[in-house]
Amino acid sequence: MSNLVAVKSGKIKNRKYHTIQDYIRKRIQTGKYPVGSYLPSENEICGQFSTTRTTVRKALDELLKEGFIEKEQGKGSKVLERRKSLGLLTVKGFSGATDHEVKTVVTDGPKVTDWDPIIAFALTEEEKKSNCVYFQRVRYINDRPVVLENNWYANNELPLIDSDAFIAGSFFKTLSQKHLIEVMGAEQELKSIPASKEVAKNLEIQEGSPILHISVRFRTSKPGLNLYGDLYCNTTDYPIRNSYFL
Amino acid sequence: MSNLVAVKSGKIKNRKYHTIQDYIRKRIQTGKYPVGSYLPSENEICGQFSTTRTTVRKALDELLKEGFIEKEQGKGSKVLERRKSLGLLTVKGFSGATDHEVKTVVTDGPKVTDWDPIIAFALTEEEKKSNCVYFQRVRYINDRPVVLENNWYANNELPLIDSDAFIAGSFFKTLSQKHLIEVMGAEQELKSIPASKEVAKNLEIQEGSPILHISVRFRTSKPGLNLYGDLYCNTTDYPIRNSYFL
DNA sequence: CAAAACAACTTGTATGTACAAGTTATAATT
DNA sequence: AATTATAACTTGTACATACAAGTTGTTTTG
Repeated sequence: MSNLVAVKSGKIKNRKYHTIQDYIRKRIQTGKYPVGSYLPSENEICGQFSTTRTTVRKALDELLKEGFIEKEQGKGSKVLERRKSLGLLTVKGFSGATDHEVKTVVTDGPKVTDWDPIIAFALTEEEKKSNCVYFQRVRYINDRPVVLENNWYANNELPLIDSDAFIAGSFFKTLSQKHLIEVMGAEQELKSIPASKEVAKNLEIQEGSPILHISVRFRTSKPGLNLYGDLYCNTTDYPIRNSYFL
Repeated sequence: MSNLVAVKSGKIKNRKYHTIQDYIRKRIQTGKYPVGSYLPSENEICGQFSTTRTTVRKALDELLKEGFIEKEQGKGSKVLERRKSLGLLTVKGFSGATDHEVKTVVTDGPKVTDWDPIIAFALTEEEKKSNCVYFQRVRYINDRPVVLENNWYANNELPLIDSDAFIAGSFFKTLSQKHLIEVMGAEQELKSIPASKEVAKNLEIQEGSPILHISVRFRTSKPGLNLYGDLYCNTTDYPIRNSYFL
């Protein structure tokens, strides 16, 4: 993300609060402001950037909206663990409870292949021109397979990231911390389907039993880069939960 | 919503930007600022409330976050059609496309009954003490039933609203325009299940075919008032779509 | 008459200041 | 020693001002 803004007149404008916002975001992403710690006070940041609290507060307000920090009156701005949860990624028993542990196993890839026609979204022209990186994962709860997940992204937008390099097994964390790329939103399509033979085998359930199929496209802060997902969830034993605010 | 804020010291504090925010929100909800129209300019509002642009802009910023308005530099603040869509309420073919028309038929109620144990969320103590208002609806696309929807809310928090009074067939619109109550968020639980005999009959599909079951709790701006939903969706022919931003 | 310049409006960014409200550690009091 | 007051910090609200940037209608200019 850049602090330079193209204005309609064709000029390039530097917004001071963008500069501050980008600086702090980068330090959070790279761990220089660790999770749980407090940012320097608004007045300290004023000093660092020779500006006023109004401008600093505008920058912090944006980071608040982006989900990087929370503010506590009288105390300061605290760095949050992760961005606001996106998508239907919360499996019941996972959020809050620590007695259930989610393990992720990469079962295929990452490797360069052609796009899979199963993807439920229309690819952009740029994406069609490129081939893609594919990998498959299975999520386990209590040592039982619950979600089978296929993922793709355009090979020309991002280098192949080896699964060994996944930070704490998370592709999104790797994107944020190593590439400073954030997920900005998602579109999803949900269908209830009978389990195919292959899905049934992977999730250790009976063929034909009802499965929740989710097709996702994640939009990122890197223009042109989308992440596509194709998920098969055993919701009979582990319902999917999510919540919305505001 | 009130412009009075209980501060930790026990006192009640009046925030000027809350006063302005509440005033404008109410005028939007009651149609005095019609959808598509522009609010008075920031400077005009300053005059009405004897304050400065900083304070007015803070109020408008909140209304922006709440999804009531959008701002256009050089033009003004425009009143939006509805709040940001919440929940998994977008059926494919509905959003954008006008060739599919969604018809809603109230098939039961509204009537006062006891709570149904099928509700997937824990009721509050207040809710348990009260009985509830129940109504059932079926949503049609192209004259085919696609969603069977059961709804409940605590009878002591809101009077029974007759289905004839649903504004444009929408319960939420009625809540907003007649009662100034807004949906603030939702929690959902998703399961893929085989269609029961009753669901199959209502959705005109085969018994046992895969159905998406959604349990929802909508939180509202009226403290203590939740709306509970229990939805059965034929996603085979009409997948559910939704999207997230930021 | 058509294009360019201008004026008058809108929202966006930024500076500077002041005080209120909440937190925390320390000092004074009981 | 436990409680209370205080001081020094934090973020929250609000005022007043100035100019930049975008939109729109009017006036001037070629």
